Amino acid sequence: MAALLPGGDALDLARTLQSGQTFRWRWERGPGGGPVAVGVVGRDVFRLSQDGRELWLIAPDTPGGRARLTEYLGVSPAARRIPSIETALAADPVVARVLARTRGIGILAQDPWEVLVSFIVSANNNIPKICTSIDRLCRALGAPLGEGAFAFPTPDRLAAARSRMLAACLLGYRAPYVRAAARLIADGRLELARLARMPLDTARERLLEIPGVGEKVADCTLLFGLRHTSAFPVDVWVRRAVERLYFRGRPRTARQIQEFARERFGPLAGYAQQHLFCYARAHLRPRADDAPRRPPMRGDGGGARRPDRGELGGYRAIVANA
DNA sequence: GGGCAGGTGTAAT
DNA sequence: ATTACACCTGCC
Repeated sequence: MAALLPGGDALDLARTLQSGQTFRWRWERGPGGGPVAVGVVGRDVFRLSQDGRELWLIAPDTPGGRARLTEYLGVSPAARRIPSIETALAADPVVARVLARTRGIGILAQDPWEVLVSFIVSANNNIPKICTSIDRLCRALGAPLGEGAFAFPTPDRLAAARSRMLAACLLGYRAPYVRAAARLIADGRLELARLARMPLDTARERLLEIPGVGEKVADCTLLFGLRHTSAFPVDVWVRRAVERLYFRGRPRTARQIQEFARERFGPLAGYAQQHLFCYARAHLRPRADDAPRRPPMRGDGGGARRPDRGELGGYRAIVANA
């Protein structure tokens, strides 16, 4: 039997799992022919389905499994409800339009270690290859969980891995970064869990000290692994969305985009980022004038001026609706 | 086949 | 503080 997940109806499972925050879910055909999402979370191999709106846990259908999945999906009663988040975000007229295509995206409560490694691997890489690398890492160094599934490797195992093995996982030049990060954690020089309780900027600085971790990877780790919902990772898609939807297509620096997101979305910036990212991937194709990047010049019409404000600019107006 | 891909490190302005 | 450039390697 399968269990209905209370609170799962506001979550769009497919959009959430395909929103670029995790690389460990795949889709299978269920017994009835419908799509089933299969993914490893910790030591659980979860199987989920969603027909219409209702979200079902197929396995492991146990009290513990239900509790851990509820926590992971962020649909526990204690969690901020998706409807209230989306209502608040819709105070921004641009996001309000975006939401029509992206409603239901949640932010998963992932293991920060897995997120950190995954996004170090993601640098200058493509998604199919990232998935292959993560899968090979788990098969080579992760604990077997049955069903041909493997847990994500511990820092210890990864710190001790041979270069040959990391190369076989297609890590390429990122292998030394991954191993250095693993040693930091394994040696106790860096405790990721502590970063979840630190102010965003402080935690970010600590992450930036890790080899292979730049601003984008740091922000992904903060948002997807450390519950810092005001983090706003800026990749090529989010940059494209912000520049086109808020700055008339004018180039902005990463710094400007960060500042914009903080001011406009505040503690909901991470959610706004997810919606803008998914919208951009689906509806904002690359344009020739996106590149090469050029710093904004004075007198180019854009300059250093503020973005166009909606009727309700600023996050205070936005969170007031939450 | 060659450029590209959810960036980052490094060296040189 | 900013700006080029290289980079493993499978994919399209």
